[in-house]
Formats: sequence, C-alpha cells, structure tokens
Amino acid sequence: MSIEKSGLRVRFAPSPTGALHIGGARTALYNWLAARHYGGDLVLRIEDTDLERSTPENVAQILDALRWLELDWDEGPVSQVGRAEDHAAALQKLLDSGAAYRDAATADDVKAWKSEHGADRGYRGTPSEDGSGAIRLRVPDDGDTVVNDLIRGEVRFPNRSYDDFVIARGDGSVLYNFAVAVDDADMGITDVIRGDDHLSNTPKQLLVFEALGIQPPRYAHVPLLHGPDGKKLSKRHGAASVQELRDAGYLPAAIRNYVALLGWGPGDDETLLSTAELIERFRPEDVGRSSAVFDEKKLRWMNGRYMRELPPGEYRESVRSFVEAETVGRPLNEDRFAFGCEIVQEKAQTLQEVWPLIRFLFEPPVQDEKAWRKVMKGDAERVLVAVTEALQAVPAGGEGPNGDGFTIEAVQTALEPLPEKLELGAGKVFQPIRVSITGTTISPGIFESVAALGREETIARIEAARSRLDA
RNA sequence: GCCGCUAUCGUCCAGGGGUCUAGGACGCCGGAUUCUCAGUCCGGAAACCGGGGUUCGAAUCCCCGUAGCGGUACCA
Repeated sequence: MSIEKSGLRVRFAPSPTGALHIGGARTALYNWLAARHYGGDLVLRIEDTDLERSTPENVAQILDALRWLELDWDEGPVSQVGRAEDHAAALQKLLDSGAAYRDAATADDVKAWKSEHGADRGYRGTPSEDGSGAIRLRVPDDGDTVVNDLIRGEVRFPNRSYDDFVIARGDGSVLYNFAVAVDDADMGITDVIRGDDHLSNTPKQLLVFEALGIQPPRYAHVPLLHGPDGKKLSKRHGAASVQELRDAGYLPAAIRNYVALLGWGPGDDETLLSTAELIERFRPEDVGRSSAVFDEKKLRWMNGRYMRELPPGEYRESVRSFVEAETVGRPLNEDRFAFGCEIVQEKAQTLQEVWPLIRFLFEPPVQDEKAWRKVMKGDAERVLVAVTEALQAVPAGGEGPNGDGFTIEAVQTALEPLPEKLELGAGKVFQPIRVSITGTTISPGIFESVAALGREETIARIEAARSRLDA
C-alpha cells in the first residue's frame, strides 16, 4: 500500500453504465492532458462494483470511445471488482482498529431514525453483538472535514452532517466511497481530477484515508457539463455521447479542442489549439468553477476548421466510411471519390455533410421538384442547348478526373463566357446546369461539378433535362 | 429539509478594485465574394442576477437574498 511514486499519477475512473458521454470524455481529457503536461501516468480504472449495470459491452463501449478520441492510458484498465481482496484487507484493518464497525440496523431502520431526528444530524450506529450487519465507518461528531481543492479552494464540511456511512454490505462487498479511497491509495494516485458531483463525497473518502492512516491525494473538482436544459449532462441527453458524435461526422481532434475549452481557457483569446498546444498549456488549477453548456453549433464550426486543414489523403480516409455506408454493394470509383473530396473540402463542416454534396457523382440525380420548378423555366432550354454545344467543343484528351479532357480549367474556359454571350445573369446559366446534373440547386462549384462528372455523363444528364423540358 | 458548489453577451472563454464607453470565439443580423449551398472576408446587435455594505472608486472584495446545479443510498 505504498504511495512511493515519483511524478504525477492521475486516473480516469468511469463507471460503465453505458456510452461515454461528453462530460465523461472531458474528465478523461483533462486527466490525460494533466498526465501528458506533467509527464505523469494516467491509470484507467473501471468502477464496476455496481453488479447490475456493469456489463462487458458497456466497458467495451467506453474503451472504444477513449481509443477513438485518441486518449491513451499508461496502466489498466483495472477492474475495481478485481481488487476485492485489497478491499477486504483494508476493511479488516479498519474493523480491527475500531475505525469501522458492524451495525445491525437495516437501511429501513436508519431511514426511520432519520425521519425522527431530521437530516441535519448524522446517524451514528452501534456495534452489533453478533458480528452481523453492514459495516459503517465512524465519523466524528465534531469538527469539519476540509477538502483543499485545486479549483475550489478550501471547502469545509461539518462532520455532524454526515452519517456513519456504510462502507461495505453485510456480505462484505464494498461500497463506492470506500473502494475509491482504497484504490486511489493503493494505486498511488497523486491527483484526483473528476466531476464536481463528487465534491460532497470527498469528505467521506478523506475520512477513509484518515482511518487507513494514508496521505490523501490532491483533488481538483471540475464543474459539470450541462445539457441545453441546464441539467447535469447524462445518458438522457442522447446527442452527446462520444459514439454519436463520431457517427455525426466529427473529428477526434476537433472534439478534443472543443471539449477542452468547456470549463477551461488558455488565458489569451486563442480558440483553435492543437493537441500539442493543449498539452503544453493545460493546468488543472486553471479550470473554471462554473458549469458549462455543451453547444454543438460551436463544435460544428470548429470541426469544419479541422476538416479544411486535413491533408487531402487524410480527408478522404476520414470521409470514406460515411460514403461507403451510402454505397454498400457497389464498387466505389476511387478516382471520382478522390476528386469529389477535393472539391468539397472547403465546404463541409462535418464528415456527414460530404455525401449529399458528392452523391450525384455516384448515383443518377434524384430530381428535387421544387428546384426544377424554380430553375427550369424561361431561358433554361436555350441555355442548355448553348451549354451542350460549349461542352462538346471542349478538346478531348487524357486530362481531367475522368480522362476525357474535362479539367476544371477546361470546363471553366468553356462555360464562363456563356452568360455574356447569352446576355443572361450567371445564375440563369449555371443553375440549370446544376439542376440537370445533380437534381438540386445545391452542389460544389459548377465547373468543379461538371469536371467531376465528366463529359459523357454531364452531356447525357443535360440532354435528359432538355427532353423533359420539351415534354 | 440539510450540506455544498456556482452566478459576465443566447452559448463558451477572458477580465479578479481604477486602463471596462467590459475583450475574443460560436451563433445571430447586415454587406462583400456579379454560379447555388457552404466556406471565407468585412461590419453590427448582444452581458457584469438583485439588494446592501467596504472603498475616493466595484463586474472585480464582504454580507444577505434569489436562481441554477450537485450531494444527502447497504448506487456509482
């Protein structure tokens, strides 16, 4: 039970009750940043003493989310349940020293006692004669237990408001506040960085440390993250689990940057911070004290910034799974895919937004009738005739994404003079092309889109639109 | 109920006794980019929870109130 360790040791200790939500992810990130900043160790511990909720699937989900976020750990995952022997040893020690005792009173007994005495008074039990009953830790009546929090400063809790709380059930299975303290002690944790919701429990853990005769770690309680409704973020706020953010097309680096800024700022007005900068500048004591609200709009913006800065190859690979999910069963035209990615990299804010923009390259256009009515009128037919002529005049050759001479430049050279030639606004000329080839009014730049589609398909789609116009 | 935490633009982060006519970012509104959408650029509106103190002076310190949140389990 030695805590002889040089350097900082922090831990992330989620309870596997489901997906990792953004609040848990931030706690993990802060611990990770602290460990990396100070060159310490991060221990991953799974708080699985809640038999019911702790399933292997839930544990796997959390590990999966952490890995996807690219947050690695130096030790673990350690199962809290797996440490039962150590817990039992600590328990016995407290029983032997008299710091803890068995109390025959049942939970109902205590409840009854409390309703009689009011809640401003902690319950104090009496050791049972026969050695049965739950095990409680003795809490002194007088004095305060003070938490010296890195973020909150000194917080005092009057001892008399705490019960002699149960640290183990009658069968010897230990409870959370006891297990945490024993684990943190055994693992030599130097700094506990965790959610604010644990602040009120900290005195109990401190009392356990004291009973054990062990120096407690430093504590830093970070404010909770709230949902848009102002309530503590939880499973109920579905949109905020890490896997959902992944599925929505956010990049891990963007999430790290955004989440780091929820409750913490670098001190100046920088908002775009690389992971290296985050590590360099983050200090747990600089975390703010008030709770923050997760705002997906800002994450989107930030994600767009990260997407634009990706090297083309990485961009393509990030987008790939989102496109493949839409093209199952069909081979993906790699050249087209690559070119399509290039022409939308400046546009999309999430990976999910890419497919709708380049869909027309892989499927026949699905006509948006509203778009058709809006655009395919007036001079549209005349325009399309001229466009076809102009495109047919583009010199053939091996250039361009389709090897047919349709480079962005060649297409631009052919189409750009048309508005003036036809004495029409540019929109009047380009929108009918867009609707013809994509079925919608929304697409990448028109020259880029035509080049991406290629000579044959572009002209065929325009021809199809013209025949519909005739009908 | 009791214990505790928190309180600056809609949201996030600065500012911690005078330099604050309160700064930056997202979002929003307007303009530009005479191809859509998006992006980008430029401009704008937008906040110190309330009341008392302390002080020459308070967004900043103290107290009270209010509100929000957390804890108060033989859950974690």
